Amino acid sequence: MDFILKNEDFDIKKILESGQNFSYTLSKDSFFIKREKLSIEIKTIDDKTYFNIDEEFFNKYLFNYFDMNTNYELIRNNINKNFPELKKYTDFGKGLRFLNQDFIEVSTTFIISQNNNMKRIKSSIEKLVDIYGKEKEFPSLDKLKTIKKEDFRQLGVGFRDEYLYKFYQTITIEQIEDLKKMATREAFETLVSFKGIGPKVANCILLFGLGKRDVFPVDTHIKQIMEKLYFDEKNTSPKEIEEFALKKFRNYASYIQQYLFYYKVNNKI
DNA sequence: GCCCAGGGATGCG
DNA sequence: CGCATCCATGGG
Repeated sequence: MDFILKNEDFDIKKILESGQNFSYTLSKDSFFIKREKLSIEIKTIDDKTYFNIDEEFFNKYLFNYFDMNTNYELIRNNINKNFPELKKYTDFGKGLRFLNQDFIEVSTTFIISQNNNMKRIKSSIEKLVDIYGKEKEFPSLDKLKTIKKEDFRQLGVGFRDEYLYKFYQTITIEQIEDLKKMATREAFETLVSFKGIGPKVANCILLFGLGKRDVFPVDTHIKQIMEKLYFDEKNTSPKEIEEFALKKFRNYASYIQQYLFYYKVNNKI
């Protein structure tokens, strides 16, 4: 191990198993991701995370990916201070971070995610990478554009095949660059104009693929936990929950969403 | 057989 | 606008 990162808010297991990325493997206690044709081994023990690459490689290829410009300890402290009812969630999720991922990979993941479960999302992404990726890295947009519509079914994506097919055929590198420059609301409207991308998927793409933090994706888990926390168990629409959360949590909304989600899917409640 | 899974499209009133 | 139904697929 060549590089050791000391940071209490960096737990590779929590980060990779928090439902934002499915392109990793686990062997023994180590996680592996592919970058620059390298298989990068990552392992967190207490407050230290070990990498089999040097610091220069980390700074060049992984620093932004792991959102190292953001102080998660400060964010947790501020959440605990302003919303004490959320402390058990930030404590449970200590070590979580957002991953600033590639737009196409995130879009693919969350188009597949609709009405699906995490296990099969991961399975579909693995098959996509195995069949179409070079050196087991996520395939390029040019490669994805060559996939025929009928070939998506072998990935186990079911009825989402035409969503992926149309998305890859329509999207361009230029449009992705435009999306990165847009304000959150404008980018949201552009994303939901694609067939197969609704409000929830668009918000996840904004969050994980375009670096936007002023969003609050509401899926079945977030809906349940938010209704329990703030709506007296009353059935409440995703739209209403989203607006409530953005107004109440302001610039902490997306971080709180991630802590709530992680708690909900990993704490068997 | 049922219901659910990090939902969304479509149709109907 | 809100609401119901359907969508492919595997696990509980």
